[in-house]
Amino acid sequence: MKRYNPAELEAKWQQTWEEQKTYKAHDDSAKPPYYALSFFPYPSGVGLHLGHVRNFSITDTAARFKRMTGHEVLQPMGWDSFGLPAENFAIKTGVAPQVSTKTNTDNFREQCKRMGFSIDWDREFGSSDPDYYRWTQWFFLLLHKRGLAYQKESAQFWCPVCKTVLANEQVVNGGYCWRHEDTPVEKKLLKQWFFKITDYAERLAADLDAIDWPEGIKAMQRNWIGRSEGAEIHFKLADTDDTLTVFTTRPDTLYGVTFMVIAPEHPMVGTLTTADQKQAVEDYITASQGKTDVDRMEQNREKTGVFTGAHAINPINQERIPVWVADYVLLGYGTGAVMAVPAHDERDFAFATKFDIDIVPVVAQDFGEPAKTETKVEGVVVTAYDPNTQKFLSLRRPEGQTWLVGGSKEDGESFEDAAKRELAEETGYMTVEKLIQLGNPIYSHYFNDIKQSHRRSLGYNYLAIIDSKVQQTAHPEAHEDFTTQWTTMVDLRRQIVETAGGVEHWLEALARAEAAALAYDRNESYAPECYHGEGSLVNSAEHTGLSTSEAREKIVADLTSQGTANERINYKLRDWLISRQRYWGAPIPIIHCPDCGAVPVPETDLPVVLPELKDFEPSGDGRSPLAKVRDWVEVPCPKCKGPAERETDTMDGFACSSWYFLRFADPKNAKVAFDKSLAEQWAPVDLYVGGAEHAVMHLLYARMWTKVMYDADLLSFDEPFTALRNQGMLLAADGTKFSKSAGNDIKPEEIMEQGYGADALRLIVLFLAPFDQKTPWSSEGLAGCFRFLQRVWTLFQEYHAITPVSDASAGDATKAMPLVRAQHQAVQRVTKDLHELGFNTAIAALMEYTNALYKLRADVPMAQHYAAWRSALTAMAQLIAPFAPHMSEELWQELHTDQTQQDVGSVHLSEWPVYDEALLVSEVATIIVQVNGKLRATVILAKDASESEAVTAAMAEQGVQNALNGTAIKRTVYVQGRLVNFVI
RNA sequence: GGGCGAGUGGCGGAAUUGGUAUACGCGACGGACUUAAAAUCCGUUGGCCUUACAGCCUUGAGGGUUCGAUUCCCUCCUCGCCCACCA
Repeated sequence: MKRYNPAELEAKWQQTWEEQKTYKAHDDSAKPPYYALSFFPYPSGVGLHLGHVRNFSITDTAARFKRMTGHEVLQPMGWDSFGLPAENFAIKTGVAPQVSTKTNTDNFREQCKRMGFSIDWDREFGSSDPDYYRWTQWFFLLLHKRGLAYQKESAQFWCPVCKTVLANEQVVNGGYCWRHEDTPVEKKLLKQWFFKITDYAERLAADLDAIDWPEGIKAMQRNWIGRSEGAEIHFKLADTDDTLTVFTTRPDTLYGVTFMVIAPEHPMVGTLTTADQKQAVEDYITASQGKTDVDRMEQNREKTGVFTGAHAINPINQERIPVWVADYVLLGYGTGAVMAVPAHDERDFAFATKFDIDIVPVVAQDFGEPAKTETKVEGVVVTAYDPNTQKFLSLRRPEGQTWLVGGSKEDGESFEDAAKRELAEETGYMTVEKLIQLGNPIYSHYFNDIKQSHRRSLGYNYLAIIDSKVQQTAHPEAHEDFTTQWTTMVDLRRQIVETAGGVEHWLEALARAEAAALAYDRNESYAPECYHGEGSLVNSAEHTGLSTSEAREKIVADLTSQGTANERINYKLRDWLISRQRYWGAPIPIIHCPDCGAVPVPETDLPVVLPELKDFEPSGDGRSPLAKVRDWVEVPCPKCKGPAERETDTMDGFACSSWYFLRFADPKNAKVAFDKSLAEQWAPVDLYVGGAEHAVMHLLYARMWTKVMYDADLLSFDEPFTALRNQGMLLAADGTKFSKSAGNDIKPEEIMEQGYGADALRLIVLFLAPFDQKTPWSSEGLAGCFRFLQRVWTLFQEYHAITPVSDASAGDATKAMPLVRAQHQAVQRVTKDLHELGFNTAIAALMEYTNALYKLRADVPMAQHYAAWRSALTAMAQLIAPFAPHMSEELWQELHTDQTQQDVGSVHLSEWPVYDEALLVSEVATIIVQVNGKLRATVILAKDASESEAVTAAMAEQGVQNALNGTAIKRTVYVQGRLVNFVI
């Protein structure tokens, strides 16, 4: 018997596949194409890690399944080989990035081959190959031509360690460099190149709906794009002709504006500040400029700011409102100025509270259902509280209904007076120690039975602190038949819920009363929450009573007709800064001429080749090391031929990875970046697999570039990745992250050296958990997978060692039925799971199939049922092929040489096995028997047994009889072929 | 604060048009083989109670719908990830 020796057989088949180009993707194939791709790996010096193995195993298993189910599969591999680590390595060791990149990619390629991934290696390239970045530069020029690449001088994020500027997407955790998350970024004023991704904001947000991506990634992109609908409102400044424009999503709260705030960097700060306030404002601006973003965040969001002395005129009611400067308003978003509505915005509320600015509520939350025509009333609800007993006062009818104290406000009376009057009239308590208003007014909508009309009541809630021992007056409102009661809040709330209908505004009143009472007990003042939800308008002149959504439209429409507002959609997304002051990247193909300005390098002069350098060290002066290469920098201007200089910054590596998936369709083309028809034949990518960390970087940029190419008619689709899947992180066995410093790092090659082989490793990374879930590594699990492979191997060896008995005695096919059924069930389960990328359950099904075959050897001996076993094992070799490609190939070839068939072809190009529905089910069914839904017995019946047969069989079971215990059966539920349930 | 996701044995996890909860693997225990061990093969393995038979409980907690709920609905708790002064 042959021993399972993965090291030997894996090497053998890897070599054969390479020689025979088994995994070549044929451009001229008639089969439907399938493009499976893993994220562009960065070829680091440490080589493949287990995360790569998991990533590539997912993609490869899916690719292999598609290949066997009739698709022409393209699974390419290439290297995202530009980038800082190679350059930093060069600085440290003096080894040129060109050299270390070659070493590293050679290593990666070798390791991928040892894992047996079914990659078409003829299409390999790296982003640092001049043949590739030539076209990256060409795309830069395309964007430039289309007005999508531009230069701008502005304050940009600068990493003091990388010594380069960064894109917004590369600043993480509120102000740290994405490469080393303990370095706060700084701001530096530099002239930089940008790609105008903001032009695509709308499409990037909208088109997310149509692609099959994880919801979490889509949500992150939507959040990053940050689309919000609202309006720009133009506030005239008092005593000048200037206008201050703000962006707001809540124009409905315009009557509640009590101040305005502009960002410290706002260009109008200087002009609008009055002489009196000039010094204070300048001091404030100086102080805020000294803060990094991290500082701003760490100061616990304590609001700071200074009054500018200026006033603006609210266009809706001509009120004069003070203008402040404060750093909680960001220059980069909206217009860099806001209208502050402290009653309905938490930040404005905090600011107004700190600086003692008016807070005017203009939105009241609605309780109950608004009716079409309502009689408008105003009223109060008063909850009295006795701090000595900690009980609350309410009214109770003889029939048990519980009411809160309250009523309508009378003409000329204030809400507070109404509250005291109602309390006295209804309860007889005349002395109120303290009356506390409970937050913003609310609207309650209800039907008044007596008056037979719908009411809309604008109401304030109050907490009255009273002493229950102070005697009530003789009798409260004699005509009413209720009595007063003091109860705990818990009891009161329960009574209200149980005895009154439509009481949501009362429950709100109680919630506020409870909070205020608690604050009173603690000697604190009641701080109502700032209400930022929907509702209806109050204190809003002719707009009062409109719902907030109606008011948003009405107010903007009214102001627009006066020219003081316009609708506006705003985005958080900023343009993509692509300049990098580093060496190891694609040079930006621009020549700066003193006369002609920034002139594109003519396409015929591409690529602008990166010169080989000895000294890579970035100076930190805001220029890349390339600036020192004078004979490279100094070139004639392509336009006027006068002396000019090359742009010395290189492109962000994310530019290189924004189109590589298209180059794989036509990797050798020297005339164009890719042939349109070839690109469209393969792309968009059918399955794209990688980690979630690129959610708003690569995955957003690549979408933008694809849309640019669509607009330029280079492609006829505008989304690059039809289906995206994220693999979860593989953790160390203790649940922590794998890390070299923690010493818990496991390298794929160690596992190979231990003799497990690539197949067992591929199995365990897929078997541990669903592929998109993070999961701890398990060395024992790896051993288990190896054991499983060995069991499969042994089964085949036993089969090959068997001498089949003569045809005459073989015969009895019905005896082999369990074997046939096991085979068809396995085919069905593995096929279904693979369609859904359910790798872990597919492997479990293969294990169960193997276990079943081991057991069946006794009842269905191989010698007597040689053909049935051959069929079962053939299916096994194929089903296991996407997971354990080497072993399956060996077993497949053995099965066929066994019959002296010549050149059966690779198992990986064989046709996926099919199953027969009719052979899946056995002719008997196990029926579960329940009593009141609890399992009491199982009975085995013919699968088409009738209800009466099933009931009879079920009743005969001892367990059922015990449970019934003579009780009469009220009802019997029967599900054909599945269960009987007796209800007693 | 906002968004997304998840809570099932000792561990990784399986099962949802509602129908035997704990598949598969790991670990543990027992047995066979062996001078012995490893490897391999065959069993057992959610908890409580019990000599046993039987019985009871169990999918984060509590309610609801249903003949029947891990699956559907409500309330709550815990954890993870991402974003966060975005007007």
